[in-house]
This record gives sequence, structure tokens and C-alpha cells, in this order.
Amino acid sequence: MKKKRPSLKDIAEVLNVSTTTVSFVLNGKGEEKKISKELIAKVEAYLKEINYKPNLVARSLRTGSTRVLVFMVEDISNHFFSKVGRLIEDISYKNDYRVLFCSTENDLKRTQDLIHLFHERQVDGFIIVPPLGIEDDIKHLMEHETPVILFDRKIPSLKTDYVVINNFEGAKTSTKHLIDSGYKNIAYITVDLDQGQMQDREAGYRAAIEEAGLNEITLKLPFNTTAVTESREKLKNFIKEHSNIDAIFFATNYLSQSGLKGIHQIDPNLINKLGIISFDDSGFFEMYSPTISAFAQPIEEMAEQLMRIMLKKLKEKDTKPEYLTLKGTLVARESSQPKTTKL
Amino acid sequence: MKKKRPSLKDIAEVLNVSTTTVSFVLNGKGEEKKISKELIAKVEAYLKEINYKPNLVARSLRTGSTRVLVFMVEDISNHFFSKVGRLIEDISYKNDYRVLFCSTENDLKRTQDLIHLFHERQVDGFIIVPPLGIEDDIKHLMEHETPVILFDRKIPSLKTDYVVINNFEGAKTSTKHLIDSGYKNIAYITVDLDQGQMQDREAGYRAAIEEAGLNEITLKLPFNTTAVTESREKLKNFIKEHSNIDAIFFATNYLSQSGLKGIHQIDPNLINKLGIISFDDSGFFEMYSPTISAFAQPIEEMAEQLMRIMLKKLKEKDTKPEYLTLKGTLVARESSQPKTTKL
DNA sequence: TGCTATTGCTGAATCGATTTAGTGTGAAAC
DNA sequence: GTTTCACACTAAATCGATTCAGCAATAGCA
Repeated sequence: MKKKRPSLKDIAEVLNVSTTTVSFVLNGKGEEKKISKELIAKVEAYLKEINYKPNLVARSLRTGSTRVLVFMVEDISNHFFSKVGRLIEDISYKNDYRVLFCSTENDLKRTQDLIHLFHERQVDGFIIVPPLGIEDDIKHLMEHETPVILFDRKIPSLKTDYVVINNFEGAKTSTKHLIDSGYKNIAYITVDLDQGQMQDREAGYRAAIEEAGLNEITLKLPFNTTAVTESREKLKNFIKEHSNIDAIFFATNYLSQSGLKGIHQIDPNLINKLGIISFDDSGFFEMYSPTISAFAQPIEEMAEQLMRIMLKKLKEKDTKPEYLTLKGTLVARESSQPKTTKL
Repeated sequence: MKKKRPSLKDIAEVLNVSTTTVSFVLNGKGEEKKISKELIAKVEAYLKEINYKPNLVARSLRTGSTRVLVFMVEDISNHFFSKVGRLIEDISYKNDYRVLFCSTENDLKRTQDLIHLFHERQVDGFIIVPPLGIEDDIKHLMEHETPVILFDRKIPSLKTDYVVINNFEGAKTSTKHLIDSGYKNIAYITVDLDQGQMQDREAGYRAAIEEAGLNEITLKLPFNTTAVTESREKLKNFIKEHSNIDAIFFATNYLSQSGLKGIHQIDPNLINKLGIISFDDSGFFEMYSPTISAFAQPIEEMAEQLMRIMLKKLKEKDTKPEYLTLKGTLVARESSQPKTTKL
């Protein structure tokens, strides 16, 4: 049979006090509200005895706050996002906030649904990796004074805080690293999304290639999570057609992962002849054989900055937005070492 | 400046009707409640015009239902769990439920916190991969008539529904597959958890080895997410000490992933000499070089069954619990093929 | 003694929806 | 001519917390 959870009213009746008193004690405001020590002790003892848990839905309705934040990224199972998410969760916990995670899959409709769902449930703040076309929905949140921080990508038309990395520098550094390892024909594999961060990475690649007087070799694959196999076939054909390629720079870690599979399918030994580097690190990369080099984003710093800004915004409304562009670091592993000895 | 969200009351005042009427129309009960077609049309038009979204916190307080389910697994970034989660989300969506995902990390305290957090927020149902020691908290949920379904593992003392696979058969089949491929010295790598499913897998391995008249070679690593490196060192030493091993059966996919890294560290070419199979598939396995064989759980079927049972329990209370043990399938890839040609 | 201040507590409004129990009107039934 | 009933709608209670406004009793002070 169903147990009814006791309400403040039930407790007040048992103890012969008012719900107000119980509520004050429950929220630790007993002293402040001049409740006598004896009564505080009595109420606290009873609360503990029955292991009372307040109904948070009722509390939220009254206070207008849920103490819940939402972390909305492209794909929460992606190493980069899940690491940042985990750190954010820890910081939130210490500040008595809970975090809900969800994946947008870069799908506008899905993201809009999620934003509205959570907004209707009165969550207190959003950290979002914004897909293209989401401006209006985010503006809508901002009009209701719900804190929103953009992450990984910025949207120029939105005057709200963001935390991103310097994609241009990162891509340039990575490309240079391949060049320094002796590679001459470096292909750049990216997705055909008009997102700012992707354009910056491409520009970074181009800059390094031009400075070194090499030739650009670029392939843009369709961004479409359902057609992964098709994408990989295109990549395989591209590699076969450009037999002079001696290195590949993948613009994101999921491209790399699919790409490595394609390379393996062409020839299990091909991976040992190519220089490889990926933008964004992945747990997968240090387990692969050979281990894969990557340009890693500063995960801890990003999480700390995101939460610092979020907590600030939750405390005081109408703060000036902060625009943060952080630096990443190159993680050189086996895949980007000179291969001349093996050839 | 802050926009206040309109409430039903505001709308009722503007339209000069009662909040009751607006609520009926909002919930599509207009006809049933004998509201005239004209008035329904007028209210609907206005609701659409201002793009009214009800306050779901208030609705939940009144109805006692949030239309939210929780999917609580060991690690949501694990391929197996994230796949099942995604399918569950789709089915839920079609039935007007939302799903929240979270990771227990097999940590009792963390899991308890999460269960209480969501219970206090009145979520409608739980699908849980239960860590050891969680019985009482789950019993507590059941006493409050909150539907709970166990997944991946069962807890004998709990009379609630579960969906698991036949771990014994799966492990036996996998081991036999290695034997059939000609391997003679098959090591079994597992974790030192007293969980039923792990014991069943080990028993399956043992049964196949005994039937074939081979020798058991078993290594139990400590389950400890923070000491991955240490674990891997133990594994490496184990492999070095047992130089006669020609195949390895990993009891879970995360063990395999760490194990593959260890094998690579010992010698990049070692992987091509060993037969490898893993319990639980992973996206990583078909990308690895060589591709890794695995015993895969029936992901679609599990998601469908879980949601079928959940929806049934949400509709009618006091249903008889269902105990489902499904079958998995062997996915033979490169890593478990005979290696005799290469030696 | 009379006045204000403080202490210690409570009644009732409130958040924004849902839902029960009606209310007033006009037409049909007897 | 009264009763009944369907229709079209509404007032008010309700969910379970928080919180404002206020009350009675005692203390402090002149």
C-alpha cells in the first residue's frame, strides 16, 4: 500500500505548532526568527526521527527557484563534453545546485524542445553549446532573466556570456606541429557546418599551410549523425584519390574516430604511414594503437570559469556579460611523430 | 527587464472567463466539459497568440505527476548504456514522458543522493542499474508506489521488475568461440565485485573451459574508477608473467578498453598475436585496429521491454513484477579469428 | 503605573495550476 | 404549471511549501 509522505502541516499538527515554525526550523532560520532553543531542538529531533524530506516541487512553486542547472551539449557521451560536465557537476553540488545533462545532437528542433521543457520546469540556469538557429530561443530565456552561458561556440548577435577556446590558434599550432614533424601533404578533414568555431579552425590550418608554403588539401563531410557510414565512404575515397597525402588533421574528435575506422578498413597498416592529429582530445586516443595526438581544450579551466560566471549570475542579476577565450594545449602522441624511419 | 510569464489567471482576466474554462481548453477537455465551440476557439486562439506555456512546477504540485522518468546507470558515457538510454528516450517522448539520465558510477552514496533528489522532485519512475547496497532505498521508493525497474543486474531480495541478459550463457558462448578459433590458453579478466552478473559470467567462462578440458587462468582487478592506471599495471604484469596466454576474455567493455591500452604499451604488435573478446559491445571496438569481437547485449529489445513494463506500471498500480532474462549475440570481428597463419 | 520593545510564535496569503461541486438558464417532459 | 435535465460555465478548494503581517506575553524603562 502507498505511504503518504508527511507534509509540513502534518508535522505541525503532531507537534502542536504552526507550519511557519516548522518551516523556519527546517530552513535553519530558527534563531534568526527568534524561535526558542528548546522548540528548535524538539522540531529538529522530530524531523530527523521521521526522516522528513520536503516536497521540492512545492518549494519551487513558492520560491520560483529549483536549484537545478542544465548543461546542454552536442553529445554528452563525447569525451570532451562529459569531462567538462562532470567537473561542473562537482562544483554545482558544493554550491547546492544539481545539474541535468542532455544532448542536443546539434538538432535545432530537439534543442528548442529541451530549452522549453526545462524553462517550463523553472530551472535556474543554462550552459549551452548552441546549435545554429537557436538565437531566438536563447533571447527568450534572457528576457526572462534566466542566466545563459554559451560554451564551445559563440553567437555574435547574443549579448550573453561565453567561454570558448581560441580555435584559430589551436588549429594553427596543430598544423604546424605536423609540419615540424616533416609532413608535407597535410589534409584537413572537417564538417560542412557554418559554425564560427569550425571556420576559425579551418582558417588556422590554412594560415599554417600558407606560412610553410605547402598546399591545402581540404575535405568537407556532411554533418549528419545518421549517415556516418556514408561519410566514411567519402573519406575513404578521398584518401584513395589523394595518394600523396602523408598526414591528416581532423577538425573534431568524432571525425577522427570515424576516420580511424575508415583508415583501418582501407588497410590495417595505413595508420602507421600517416601522421594524424585531432582537434579535441578523447579517451579513445590514448588507447588506440598507435596513440593519437590531439589538440586538447583546457577542460578544468573551462568548467571553473563556466561555474564562476554562472554562480555570479545567479547571485546578482544584470551583470555585464563576460567573453572568455581560453587557450588549449597540444598533446603530442605517437600518431604525429615523424614516420620517415618506417618508410 | 524581466518579463513575467502569464498565468492562467492573467489569461482568464483578459478573456473574461474563469481559469477553469481556460484550463479545460488548455488540456483539450473543452468538448468533454461542454464548453461551446466558439469559446474554445477564442481561448485557443489567444493561447496560441501569446504562446502560452503552463508552469509545469505548479501543474506537478497539483497532479502529483511530473511526467519525468529517470534512467540511472553505472556510466552514461558507456556505449551500451547510452544506446539503451537513447532508445528509451525516444519511446518515452512518444508517450509524453521526458527522461533524465545520470551516472551512479557504482557509488552507493552517490546513487542514494540521486534517488532521493529525484524522489523529492516527484519523478514518476526509475530505471536503475543497482549498485551493491541500494536495496533499502529502492524498497523505500516501492513503498511510495513509485515504479522501479532494475536493469542489467537483479537484486534477489527485491520483488520488482527487472530486465537482464543471460550472463552465464553469454560468457560460455564467448569462451567457446575462442576455443573454436583454436585458442588454448584463455585468460579471463574481471573485476572483484560481488555482483550476480559478474559471478554468472565467470561461471560461464569456467563451464566452457572445463568442457574443453583446458586450464582456467583468471585475474580479478579491483573495481576502482580512480585507479585505472594501477589496475592496468597489474594487468600488464599478469600478461608478462603468463607468457603462455594466447587469448583474453574481458568481462566488461571498460576492462577491454583499458586492457587494450595496456597490451599496446607492452608491445604494439602484441595485439595481433592474441585472441580477444569482450563482454558488452562498444563503438570503440569496431574502430580499433584490429576490430574487437564482443558479446553484445540486445539493446533494442532491452529498451523496448523496459519501456513496455514502465508504461504498464505507470498506468496501473500493483502489477505483478516481470522478471525478464534476454539473450545476447556474439559479434565476431577480427580480434577473435585464428592467428595461426600469422604466427 | 503606564508606555514601548522585544521575544516567541502563528494565521493566512501566496505561488499557478487542476478539479470538485455547483449555479443559472432555457427547453423538454409530464 | 411544475419538474427535470442538459448545457455552458464558474467559485473555491486543493497540492505543500514559504513568508508577510501581526498578536500575546513578558521585559525594560521612566
